[in-house]
Amino acid sequence: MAAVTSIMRAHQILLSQLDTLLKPYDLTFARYEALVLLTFSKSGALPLSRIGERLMVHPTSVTNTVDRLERAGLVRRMRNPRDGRGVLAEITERGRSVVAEATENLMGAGFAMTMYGEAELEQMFGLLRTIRVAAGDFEG
Amino acid sequence: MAAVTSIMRAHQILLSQLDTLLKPYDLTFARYEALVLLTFSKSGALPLSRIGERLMVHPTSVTNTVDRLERAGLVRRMRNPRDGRGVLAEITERGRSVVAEATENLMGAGFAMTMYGEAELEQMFGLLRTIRVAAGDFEG
DNA sequence: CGAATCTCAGGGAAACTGATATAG
DNA sequence: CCTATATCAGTTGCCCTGAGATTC
Repeated sequence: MAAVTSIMRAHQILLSQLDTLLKPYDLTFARYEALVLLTFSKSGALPLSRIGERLMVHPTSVTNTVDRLERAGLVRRMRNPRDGRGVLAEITERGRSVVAEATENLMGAGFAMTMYGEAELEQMFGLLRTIRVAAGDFEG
Repeated sequence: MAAVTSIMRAHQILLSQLDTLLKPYDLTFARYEALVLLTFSKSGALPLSRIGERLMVHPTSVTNTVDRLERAGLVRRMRNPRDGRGVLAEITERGRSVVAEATENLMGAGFAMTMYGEAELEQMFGLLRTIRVAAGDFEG
């Protein structure tokens, strides 16, 4: 049970740090994560449904997140040419530059994870992977 | 950054499982954690300020949590005899039996952490401890 | 008086349920 | 007709800020 508490507390600490560091860019961690996801996609655009799957959040939460990003001009909505039911969120130029700046800021500022070595980070990732796989993360 | 995402996602998964398993007892994880903390204290009672420190939450959040627990009859408020400014939250008999049942349920039900061996759990705890210590957890 | 403890009022962000419009 | 996608309205839980009452 101490391990559970550790995860919960570590999350609490990281989220607090992340939100503080992202505040200057008017981003929450949820919005930042969505932007990063779009950055790593080939065309810079994804269906909202796909975003929800990857981030493991409810469809209505995706709608809300994309609303905020669109209002800030970091993303734009497009009809999915391959499926008229779907909507694509496409990252804008402004979105790309903001996410790049924010990421640089995270790495530069005294962010908690900088204390770890490469081996430790991999070890942590490996351990936590077990939980995620069992829950259907990694290709749900 | 993958390690950060791992922690965030693992937290998301665990919290979802925990809240589902705790729902029958009308407990959220925050309230469950407070109860467990009281269970492990010597006299079964702690000042609200102490609870806030240990759980790393804002004073107003503690007030809210204790309100809910008190309304459910799992905790009772008492004036702190040693400091007239303070209030103690004391776990009731009912509170003790509910937390015991809930804990048993967590361990019994297919809870994610049961997949790990003892060594892995300790390893995880040790790794995450670094973040917590740096943030002033463990005796802030 | 200054500091600590708690509470209340109010607000923000996230996630959910349930219902609805549209398209496959 | 049935399913999938996205949205809207409303609710809940949590954590915060700011302001206050009380006590040390």
